Amino acid sequence: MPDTISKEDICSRLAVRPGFMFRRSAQMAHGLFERGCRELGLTTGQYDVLFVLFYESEVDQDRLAQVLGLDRSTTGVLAGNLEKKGLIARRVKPDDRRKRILALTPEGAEIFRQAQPIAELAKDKILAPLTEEERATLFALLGRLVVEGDEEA
Amino acid sequence: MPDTISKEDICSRLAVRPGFMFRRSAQMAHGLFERGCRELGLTTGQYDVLFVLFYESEVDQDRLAQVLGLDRSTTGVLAGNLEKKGLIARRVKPDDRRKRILALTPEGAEIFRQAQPIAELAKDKILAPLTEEERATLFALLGRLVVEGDEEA
DNA sequence: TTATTTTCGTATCAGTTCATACGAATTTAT
DNA sequence: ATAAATTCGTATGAACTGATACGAAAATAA
Repeated sequence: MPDTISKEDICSRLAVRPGFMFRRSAQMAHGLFERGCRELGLTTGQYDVLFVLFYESEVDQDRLAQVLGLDRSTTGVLAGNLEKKGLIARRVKPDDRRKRILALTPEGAEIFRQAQPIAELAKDKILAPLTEEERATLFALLGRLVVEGDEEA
Repeated sequence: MPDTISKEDICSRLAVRPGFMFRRSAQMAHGLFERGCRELGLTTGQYDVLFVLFYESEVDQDRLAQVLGLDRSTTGVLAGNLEKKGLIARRVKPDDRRKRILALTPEGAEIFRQAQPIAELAKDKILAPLTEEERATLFALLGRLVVEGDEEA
């Protein structure tokens, strides 16, 4: 049954598997950002958390998990690492003591500001091969996949 | 400097960050595949290894890492896990004793055959929102990003 | 009010991923 | 032929990710 295919064809077969291409793309973005961020020592996930906290206050971990599309446990680990670094603070929400309110510390806000141009640079680098129109197309297509996938789940 | 933005805008700002969207897409593909594969207990990474080994023989770990776009250490862990499960076998290459040749065991080939329809199903599900033409566009765009990114590195 | 259910965070465990460094084997330079 | 540099796999350590299960707290049902 297995047609013996040439070695060259393996890559082209992988290139039409969505899981594979998405992983490779994410991997690239991840690597570009973190190589640019070496001095700040921020990971992409940590940057995303700071991003949300920078613009929204009174965020509890569950809300954060929803916005970022993450598991509760993953979110807990992320928040824990940022807390260890002193970039965010956690406090129990008085109204609902099950919840923990997350907030940027001054250090966290400062690091985020420093990271923003790095993120922009990584974005430019990764999207460099595409025209402005193609970038819009790409984000539109991915957006539909992600939204649809979220509704399924 | 930080414009205070509405809570609703946060998602739309995240939706134009390539790193974020790629992670979400990869995450979706990953979840869909592994939920379908629960009985087989295969992860996406493991499936990719079996995929390559199914079509190409005499693959050493370095070659595998190149094809899959993975680190040497990652590849080693992946191969180790598959070996523990008895799905692949490793042997030292006689010509060059630094290298380990990887090959599917009969069990590995069988599991791969069983996983193939599951992978197809996951692919269909994830791409369901897109027309045939849009799928082609998406893969073409991602392909250019990945190829370009590989050349950079 | 009491009992059941739901929600939120955490702990644990497994898997993926990379960086770094090390040892063994090979290749190249001298 | 010997020394230096390169290549391949591995070991270690860190971070991300999800599944599962657990305890505390809150909300709902009885």
